[in-house]
Amino acid sequence: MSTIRELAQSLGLSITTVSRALDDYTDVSALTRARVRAAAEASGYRPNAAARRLRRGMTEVVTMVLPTAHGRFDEPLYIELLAAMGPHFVKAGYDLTLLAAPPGDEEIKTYRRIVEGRRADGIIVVRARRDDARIRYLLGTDTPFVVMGRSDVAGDYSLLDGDGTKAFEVATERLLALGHRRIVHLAAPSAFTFATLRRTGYEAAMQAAGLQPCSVESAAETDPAYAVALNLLGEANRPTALLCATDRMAYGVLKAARDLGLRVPEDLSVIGHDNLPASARTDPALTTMELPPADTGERLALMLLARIKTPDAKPVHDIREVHLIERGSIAPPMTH
Amino acid sequence: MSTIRELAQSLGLSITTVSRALDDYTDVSALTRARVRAAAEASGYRPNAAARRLRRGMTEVVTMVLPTAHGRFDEPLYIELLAAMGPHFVKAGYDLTLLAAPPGDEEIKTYRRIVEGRRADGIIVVRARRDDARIRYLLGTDTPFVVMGRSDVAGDYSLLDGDGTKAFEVATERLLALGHRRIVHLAAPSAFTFATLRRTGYEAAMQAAGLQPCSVESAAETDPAYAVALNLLGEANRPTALLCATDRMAYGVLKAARDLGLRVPEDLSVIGHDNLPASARTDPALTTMELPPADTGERLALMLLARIKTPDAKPVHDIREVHLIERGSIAPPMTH
DNA sequence: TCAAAAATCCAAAACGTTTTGGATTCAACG
DNA sequence: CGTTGAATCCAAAACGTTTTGGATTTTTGA
Repeated sequence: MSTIRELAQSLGLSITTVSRALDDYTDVSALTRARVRAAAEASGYRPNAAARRLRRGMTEVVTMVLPTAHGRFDEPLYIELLAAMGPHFVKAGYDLTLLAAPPGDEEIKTYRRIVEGRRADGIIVVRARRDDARIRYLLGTDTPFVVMGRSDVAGDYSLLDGDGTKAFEVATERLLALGHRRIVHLAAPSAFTFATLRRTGYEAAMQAAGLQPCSVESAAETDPAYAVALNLLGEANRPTALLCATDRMAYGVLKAARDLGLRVPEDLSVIGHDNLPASARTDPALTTMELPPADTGERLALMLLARIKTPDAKPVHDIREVHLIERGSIAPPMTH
Repeated sequence: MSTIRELAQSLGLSITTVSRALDDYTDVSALTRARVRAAAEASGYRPNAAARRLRRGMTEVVTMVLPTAHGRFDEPLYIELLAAMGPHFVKAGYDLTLLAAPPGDEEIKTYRRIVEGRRADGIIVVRARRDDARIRYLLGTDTPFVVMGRSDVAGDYSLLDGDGTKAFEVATERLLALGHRRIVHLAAPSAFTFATLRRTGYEAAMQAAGLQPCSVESAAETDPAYAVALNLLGEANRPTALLCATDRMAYGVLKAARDLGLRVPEDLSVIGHDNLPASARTDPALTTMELPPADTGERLALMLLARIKTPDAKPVHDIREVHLIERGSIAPPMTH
């Protein structure tokens, strides 16, 4: 329970001087600064966070709201992001608070609580949606924020996203290079921005190769993708490669292939996107794509800190390269 | 930017009365209370968190420190725990801050920062270790905390853990009921408390069945387990079932079986523990055990809130039932 | 009707910082 | 020597709440 007052008293100085010494003002002699520093260190003095926040009018807190659907929250990406962002926020003197809110009306209430209650100096919005009420709301306030993912909401804000278009172009080219011609894209619903972007990349690569693109839409989950894949792979002229918008969809495809007696990768090549932990354990291990979480988290943290520090600086759009992770689920097509 | 002063002025009341009205003191008439309530609602007034924390001497914050090793942080459990704890802390008016610290010297510094800087009213310690410096440190302070997992550190503190002994007893009995006799336990290093507990359960069940238990120790990772399993399964009188201390070890076993041409579950039954997301995707899907994260998170949150509210109440030890999740990796042994 | 008790309100202090706006000392300069 | 400027320091205000310790009014009880 040491306060700056006690520290000042023990040094025979005023609390003003102690405060300024600890804050590197030019206003205090090198000697006193050193004395104060040493005493602070020795006594383990740390400024009371609440007091400094009150006085400074800032919270030294940033918040991330997890969009938790009901039930299990199977989104390991976020914990990795958090782990990666952590050290950068600590270094900058910020605490990272975490809130969980299911998408819907409650969600905006959570954001209002943060903004109106001035509980954070900045917010990280993850899993952006096309028409994103959170972003619209935040644009109307003066709270700095950064967005992960892309949205149709217009306005000046910083965002970070993987270059899904480029990634799916590259993945398609990889399949083409292996000799595939009948490559079908299992697309996520176009309500998601990422779905359209990925689809665009796939179709561009196909057209560049003089081939007719074929995208089939499915809900972005394992079971719906399973059902769709069952149909697709049952056809006479079935595709030799299925490029899936997400890993979860790819799991459905793997299951459908197994159920139809098709071998992966000999009879069918499969690619996903996200690099979920489970993707390394499927049989065969899934070739997939990912935005490296460590880099992403770091970048996101620095972007938010920049927004907070200089709110008038122009927001940045950082579209980052997505890495292709080759595993056992792709191979040249068997000629037949 | 509305303060209690402005609110009071607009009502023609003192800030004292407004504050007390909002806080349900008996001290203010029902009429004024209602008036104040309505005005607060209408103007969107929220007390400044820093000011109230300073005055009240509490932070209204709880902290969880992620023990992130370097590299990818593949521990989806924690995000589920966080998601489950979130609503309970929000309801109680607490913010949950998250810190990441790699185990080692830095780790304790992170805890000191929280405790000495009075940055949290309570701490959640996860993944307890046998000789846990964090617990020893916290016991020397008056910061309330709860521990997930078990430790050898003596002292009065609340903890929550799965009943690994019981779980492994049940799992062993399940294998016995299927007809297995040569059941080997692939144990984690006894440096981990959970390893010893699980082993105890296995051995008890074997002995109760009149069988000689056989535990083989391995590092709790996929690759070491793979190497050990390769040996075990190469023997003439190889086990028909392998009960693994963790899912990750079970992955190694699955790989070893595949490499040796053994079919799972026909030639070998495999059970893991943790129910990692990947375990539902292995081929065959892994039978495993888990402490349901939603319940666990809720319980952990309530335990910590109780510690904070009544620090003198006796700490509780909550050893919870672990659920067996049967999937495709176990079956009756083939007689040969 | 008067005193005591209850009900309702409020001014001012306090929480621990940072910052404002000087005050003091000392060396440098003319 | 007096003045200026730099170098150090500090008292007091301020941040927005909650709480202390009454003050005032109204009701109750005799």
